[in-house]
Amino acid sequence: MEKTKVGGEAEEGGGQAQAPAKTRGPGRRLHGAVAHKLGTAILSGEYAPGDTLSGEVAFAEELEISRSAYREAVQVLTAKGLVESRPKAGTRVLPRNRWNLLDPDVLAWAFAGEPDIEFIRNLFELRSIVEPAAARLAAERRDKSDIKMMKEALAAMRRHTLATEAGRAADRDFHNAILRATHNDALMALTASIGAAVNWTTQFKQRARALPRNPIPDHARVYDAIAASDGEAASEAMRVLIDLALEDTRSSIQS
Amino acid sequence: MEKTKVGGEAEEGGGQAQAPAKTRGPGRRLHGAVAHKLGTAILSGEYAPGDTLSGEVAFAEELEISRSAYREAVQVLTAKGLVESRPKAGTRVLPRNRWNLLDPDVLAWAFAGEPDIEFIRNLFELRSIVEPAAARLAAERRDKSDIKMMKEALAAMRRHTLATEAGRAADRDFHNAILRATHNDALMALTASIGAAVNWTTQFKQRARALPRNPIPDHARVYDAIAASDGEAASEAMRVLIDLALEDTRSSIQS
DNA sequence: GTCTCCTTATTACTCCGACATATTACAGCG
DNA sequence: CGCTGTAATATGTCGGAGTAATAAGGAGAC
Repeated sequence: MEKTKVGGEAEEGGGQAQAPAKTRGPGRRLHGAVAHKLGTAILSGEYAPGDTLSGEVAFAEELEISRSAYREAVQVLTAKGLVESRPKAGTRVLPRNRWNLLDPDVLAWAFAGEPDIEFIRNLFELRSIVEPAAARLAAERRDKSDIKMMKEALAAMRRHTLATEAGRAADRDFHNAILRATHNDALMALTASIGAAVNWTTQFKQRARALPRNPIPDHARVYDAIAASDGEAASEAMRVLIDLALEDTRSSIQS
Repeated sequence: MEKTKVGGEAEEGGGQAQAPAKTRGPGRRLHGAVAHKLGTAILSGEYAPGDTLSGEVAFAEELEISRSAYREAVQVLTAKGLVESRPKAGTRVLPRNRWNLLDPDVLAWAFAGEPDIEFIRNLFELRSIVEPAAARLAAERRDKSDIKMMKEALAAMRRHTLATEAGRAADRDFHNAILRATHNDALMALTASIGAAVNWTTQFKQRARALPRNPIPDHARVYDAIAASDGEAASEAMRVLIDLALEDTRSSIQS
């Protein structure tokens, strides 16, 4: 492993200019950047479960940061269940079933590099379980602000297409608005996971078909059912939406 | 707020004896204990969203720990989305929708003090959405080791009753085994959440009814269906199990 | 009088070096 | 050959010093 710095070039000896290369210049905190680096390394399989990291002093020196910053980064990873450190034994990567895969940061790290098809399929399955039920609850409990949020997200989807990042963000917003409309904190905590699933299925759809089917009608049906407080219809419409998404991605993801 | 120490008495000046009062003497790491303390304080509402904690130096001194330990504890809370700290602004508690409520530690902190009925109801709802679907998938994908795990958990449930902690642990193990049998990492990540829901519904059942209904037959039906690879029956049996649990807890939880 | 820009003060962030503690591994002993 | 005690090692904790970033307040221009 070569020594790759985390922060923008620090230039220990020479000039200062360095135009921090905003890629990672101290806009984010240093330990956050290190956590990101280590997190992606672990999620990408660079460090396998059971592997033990180099000692604190060695690793901190290799990253050219202080031991404090390194330790704080490791605490973050520990908090997310990725690693565990004990005196004398060192810091080792935990088995995958201990990882908090639904943690927003962990999800981001998982998709930082090349995405794992199998994991995306798992997320999609979670989505197909949760979202229809969420749509039903949303139809029963939504208030005006929920409707407003969904309406705006739908409008944004129409304006931009799913080909743009803004459009995909609107797509995520729409699905998040549904989760929020359930007024269930535990379900809302799944926004990151569902969002990731939505995002990547869309990504694959774009990749697979040159001229994708227009997704607006499907979403509009869900919106109408929720606005009409028709739980059964909302659940069914969401089920259809997901089935169609599955259809479109089947070639890439072969469920 | 009076100054409550986290670690066992440190006795800066005087004698050393101190018999660490194993309540929290350095068996757990210090920053872990501090994180636990702050986490429960936030989850219990002692610090409301938007509140800003005292500065690092002040708070660390109040807890009688070093700033390093305090900072590492805060990093843990930050990693779980409970707080956010910025220079000059201090460390403030984030709004509830930013919390990773499905994180195992956060769940533990949420139930450390008096449990929030509303949140338990939310978790129960999540459970009623996920578990039937999980049972169906488990029936389709389970292998021998999955069956074995479920069988052992069921046997343990029979031996101890749900009145004992061992029995409740076996109950959790049974439900966890079903999630594992789905062979879906994203669903497995819900073990902590589902487990908490299972645990607390059982707790409430015990509290409400002097002579609770025997829960074994319900679980056995789920087990049989999964062992028989009958997805539809497994889903239905799980639905019934949850409905009965809901019935038993309705008086306490009034869903 | 209102707005923008800049200065300033506060706070978190980073670094350093030392000591304490826990745990593993080895060696000596029964 | 198994057990026990000892020593080595890596993490954990500590205290202080200096840096960097941000929010708030003040000066200036329109």
